[in-house]
Amino acid sequence: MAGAAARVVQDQIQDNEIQSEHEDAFLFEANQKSSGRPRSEKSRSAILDSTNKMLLHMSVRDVSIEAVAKKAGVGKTTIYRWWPNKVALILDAISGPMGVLPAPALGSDAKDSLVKQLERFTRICRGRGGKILAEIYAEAQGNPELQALFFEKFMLQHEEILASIIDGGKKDGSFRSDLDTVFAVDMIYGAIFYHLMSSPEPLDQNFANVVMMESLRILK
Amino acid sequence: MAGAAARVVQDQIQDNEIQSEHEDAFLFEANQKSSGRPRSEKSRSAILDSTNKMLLHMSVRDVSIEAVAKKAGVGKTTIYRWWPNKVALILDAISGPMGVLPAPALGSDAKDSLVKQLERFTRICRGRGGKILAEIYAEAQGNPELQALFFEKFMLQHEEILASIIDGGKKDGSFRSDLDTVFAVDMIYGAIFYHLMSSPEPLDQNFANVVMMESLRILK
Amino acid sequence: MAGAAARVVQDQIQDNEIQSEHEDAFLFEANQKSSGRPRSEKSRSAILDSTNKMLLHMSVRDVSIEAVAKKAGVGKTTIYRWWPNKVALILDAISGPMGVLPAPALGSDAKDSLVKQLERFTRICRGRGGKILAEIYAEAQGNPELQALFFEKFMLQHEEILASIIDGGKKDGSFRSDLDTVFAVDMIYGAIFYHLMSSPEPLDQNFANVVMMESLRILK
Amino acid sequence: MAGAAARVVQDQIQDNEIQSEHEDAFLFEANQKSSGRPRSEKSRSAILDSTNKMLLHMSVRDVSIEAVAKKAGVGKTTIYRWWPNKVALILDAISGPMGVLPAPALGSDAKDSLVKQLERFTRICRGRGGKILAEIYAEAQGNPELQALFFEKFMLQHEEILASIIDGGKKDGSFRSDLDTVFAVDMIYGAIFYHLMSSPEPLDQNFANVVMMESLRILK
DNA sequence: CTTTAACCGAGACGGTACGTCGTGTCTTAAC
DNA sequence: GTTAAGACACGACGTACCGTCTCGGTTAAAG
Repeated sequence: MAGAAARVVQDQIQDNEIQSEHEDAFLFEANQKSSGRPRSEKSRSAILDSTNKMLLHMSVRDVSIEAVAKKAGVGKTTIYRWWPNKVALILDAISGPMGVLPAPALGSDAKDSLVKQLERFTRICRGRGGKILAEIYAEAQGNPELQALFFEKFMLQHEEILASIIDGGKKDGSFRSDLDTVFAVDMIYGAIFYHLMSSPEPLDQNFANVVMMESLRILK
Repeated sequence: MAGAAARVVQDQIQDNEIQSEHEDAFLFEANQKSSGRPRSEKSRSAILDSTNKMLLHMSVRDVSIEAVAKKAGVGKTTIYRWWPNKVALILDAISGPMGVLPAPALGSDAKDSLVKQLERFTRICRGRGGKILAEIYAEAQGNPELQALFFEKFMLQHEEILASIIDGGKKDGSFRSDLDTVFAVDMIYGAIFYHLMSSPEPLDQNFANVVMMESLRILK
Repeated sequence: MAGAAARVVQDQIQDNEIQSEHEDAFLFEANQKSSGRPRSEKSRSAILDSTNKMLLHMSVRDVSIEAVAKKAGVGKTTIYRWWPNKVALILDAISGPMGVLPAPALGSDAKDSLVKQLERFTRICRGRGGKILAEIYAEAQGNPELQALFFEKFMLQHEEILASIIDGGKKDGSFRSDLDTVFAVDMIYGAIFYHLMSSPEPLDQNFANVVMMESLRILK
Repeated sequence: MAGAAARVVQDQIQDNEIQSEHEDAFLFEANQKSSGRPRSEKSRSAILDSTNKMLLHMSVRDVSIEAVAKKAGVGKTTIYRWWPNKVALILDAISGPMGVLPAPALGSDAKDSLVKQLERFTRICRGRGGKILAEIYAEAQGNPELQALFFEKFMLQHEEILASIIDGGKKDGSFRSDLDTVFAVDMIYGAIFYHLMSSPEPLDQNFANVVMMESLRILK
């Protein structure tokens, strides 16, 4: 993946800095053996819930750490202790609602798998979800660490799935083999983000259909 | 253009509001017989120059109206009088440096025209330019007016050129005719922006080559 | 006190609003067991000191919250957190230097007490002090809340003392009893303020003597 | 007059600076023999009228030159050409409405004359008029030129009248002769201004009566 | 009957300060 | 050691007026 390639170094730094400094939601359960007062699960989920609720009503821009803290009935310190910044917090917050759809089982039919994955991705992007994604993506601009965080936490899985589907299809003859897989992935997700970021309207079913149809077409 | 379609209403409002309220750089020369002290060309260009210089050294995020005013030796009011917000200012500021490359004469050869336009676009996006573009694009997220402004001032021309090249090619048999032109445009520019926004690295020649090669491939 | 009478309602509102919303200098020490980071005594005194120093060199008009903040090495927010406006800040700031003279013990001799109080008051008004007082008083014009604040924080004590001295003198025969005490107070302090506000010159010893002599004369 | 004494030097400077630099309303008619376009009476009265109207609805503080210009349909320059600042403008503006009451003919009876003059002065100060006066007086604080201007344009006449009445009364035995005339004037007008500046309420008839009664009493 | 000079409206200009917001850090006491 | 509370220094926001300036256009007396 063209975008991913340039981020490899960044990612590793990220791994050692942010992930280990702050035990994020994913690692929360495994957190053990420390002395002192244990982390409050109540606060953690209040923070995440409040963040999600605010995202439904306002842009990522307008969600402030300050407001989240107040709404969650939590000290600002508690947020900063566990998340290094707003982007990280929001990524964690939406990873619940956004992650509900499991990755599709990759069947033997490449075309079918492609449609399933694009269906899954566009479903995530439908409604407020897609706007939030685009807004976080935007929020990360101008800050390499945040770019990497967004990619790693959200896009990495989708890029990997799509790439392996395309590669699979190329091998079994379902797809033309002269296309650059990495660029094809950039084109498909790129088209979706470009669309998302260019209009205030949410992504609709019609566009989702176009994405699937045309993606199949360019892959042959 | 998929993105453009959703913005049509927005654009028209934009046309009547921002463009006529504020005589921007483009209209500056056409400034007519109004009474009162005429706008200071010196201030105008000092503001635009300062903005451009600052963009070379820092992210769009970090460019503040206040700092531009100070650097340009100008009152903040003077900036707010002519530009409604930071995005509008920066779009005007870069439209000079970014607009230097003239639209390519559309020859009879669709493939050649496509390459020329993509060469032109990727040249603009090379170096700091592409990052600035992505950062402005990002800055506009969550604000429909700014999205529309960015599109109208910058992307509209490029979308139109590319679409007409593709349509031409479809007609004369250079390109396959089963592809949706609008979505093809979204894919190509989308891939570039997705790449630009995913990595802190500037767009390089190698990627530019991939864009041109693969775009040709999917169109035929 | 004629002036005071009209302000009674105002004052009570004041008592419940400003004094309890903002624990001012006077109440600072009594500050109790609240949670959260305690107020910084260092910042508080830096603000007050800076304000006082600036008042020595410039008019109340020219003292800006912004400049005080900068000089005190303090955020503007910190000032606005504790003082609702410039007048309140300056009143607190000068209440230190201005309040140094203790109220005179009210002896049995009314004439002597009167002289002592007027000596105390005119001493406060000598030099820059009187000008500052007049300037604050002026600054409060057109804003009932500020008028009340000035009265309550500064004039109230002086009016009460003078009134009780005059009343005492009327009872024991030192002073004529046909004069309206309230108006007499207005006349004496009024003459001083009128003098102070009518000329750029500070109040001098000569005028102070006239005040004492003539006040005694009109009272008997 | 104690206040006046300290201002003598100031006044003379004033006479040569402001009065000759700017031909004010009073001198307007006498303005002759210059070539060029004559001053527009229409603009002049529009400015004065607008100022007066604004003073009825808002404090002197809140009346801005900018707003007066807009309301009067006049360029800011035109105001600044004829009045050096807001205080000068407002003094001119109110000198019409405020000056309507002619100075009382000084009869042979000092007590009667005193009452007449105080009646005249308190009538001027009744309602919004007194507040405006106090506010202008306040506005002039911290600026010697403006203090002098206020005194000269407004208080001078009243001080002179009152002083000559008191002096007359002292000579013919109507008033005690041991009082300092100048300080007595300061006391009487001072009490009125002190009252005016201490409360948001306008001066009422009751206070006006107290002023007259008690003034007579202290003069014997 | 044309200069010429002062006026006029409009409105842009460089500034200063306003009062508010959000950032990320810090400092307590309570648990 | 973590928590809620909340104060802190900082920096930028967008607004309001200030007093000055520069236009294109009157308007009348002087030449």
